[in-house]
Amino acid sequence: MKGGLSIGDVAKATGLGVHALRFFEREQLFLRPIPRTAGGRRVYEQADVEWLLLCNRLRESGMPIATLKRFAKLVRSGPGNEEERLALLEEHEQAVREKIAALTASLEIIHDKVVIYRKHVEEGTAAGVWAPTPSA
Amino acid sequence: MKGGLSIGDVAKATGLGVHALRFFEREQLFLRPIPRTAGGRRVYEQADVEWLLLCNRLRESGMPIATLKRFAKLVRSGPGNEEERLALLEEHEQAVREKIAALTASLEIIHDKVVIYRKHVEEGTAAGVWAPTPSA
DNA sequence: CTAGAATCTAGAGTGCGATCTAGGTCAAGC
DNA sequence: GCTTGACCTAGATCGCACTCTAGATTCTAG
Repeated sequence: MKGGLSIGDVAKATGLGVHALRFFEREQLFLRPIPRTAGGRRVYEQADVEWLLLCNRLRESGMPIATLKRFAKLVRSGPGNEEERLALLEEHEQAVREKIAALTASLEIIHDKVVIYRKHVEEGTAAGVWAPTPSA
Repeated sequence: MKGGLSIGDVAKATGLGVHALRFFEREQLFLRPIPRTAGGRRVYEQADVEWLLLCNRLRESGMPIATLKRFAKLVRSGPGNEEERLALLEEHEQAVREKIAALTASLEIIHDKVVIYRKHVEEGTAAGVWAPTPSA
């Protein structure tokens, strides 16, 4: 493939499967229509890969496809809506901070459990009756 | 309901729906068989609620139902497998730490994007061509 | 006694995000 | 030219974790 990247190249570069890439296209998650060769194959460029890498970050951090779609749509509709894009990203940033906080809180509780179990296992492996919660 | 809690009570106390509680029971996620009234209604106790609250924490922090099931099974099968329970929890703790790290990494990237957008929006609202990535 | 709310079971349906299938078409190497 | 592998479309299927439906039963308040 001369200048561009095949769907397989992009799959390798982004970690997404070819099926996922076609799915993304159907869902309008790209910033532009992906052009085709005479034979009908998709031709991507590096910029598409970079956008997908950002998508990966947004997805990993919990942004649903639907929101990604809204963001892509804003970008596609050209300059002039930067405030909206900013608002969307800020909202997501806040959501991520909250998710980290929730995970950190859960982590503490889980770690406490681990400490208790560790203590229990270390002293007296010949264990007595002991359950995390129900005494029944 | 005399001494125990109804399914509705438990739903209120845990935030889980009654459907979810019946589902949990089918999936063997409880630490004991939940007893019934003469008429067939489930009778829970406080200990069950506390276990469910721990389950919520484990679930929120990304533990799949299947793993929760394994843990519940270990506890149900009585004392003697504390090392296994500990290993399971430690593994999950590690997974949570990694998840937090991944989120933190994504957050940084997203925050950078936000900063760029903010700068762009502040200076010159009459925007020029500007997209997050693809120049095409 | 009766009406209404809560509960019961078994099983179907939902939403998300892919992921795979079937039945082809296209292109590069021998 | 022909094989082989990558690619195409449309649509079916999957996994997870619920969530809801239907139709029956049980408990509670008036």
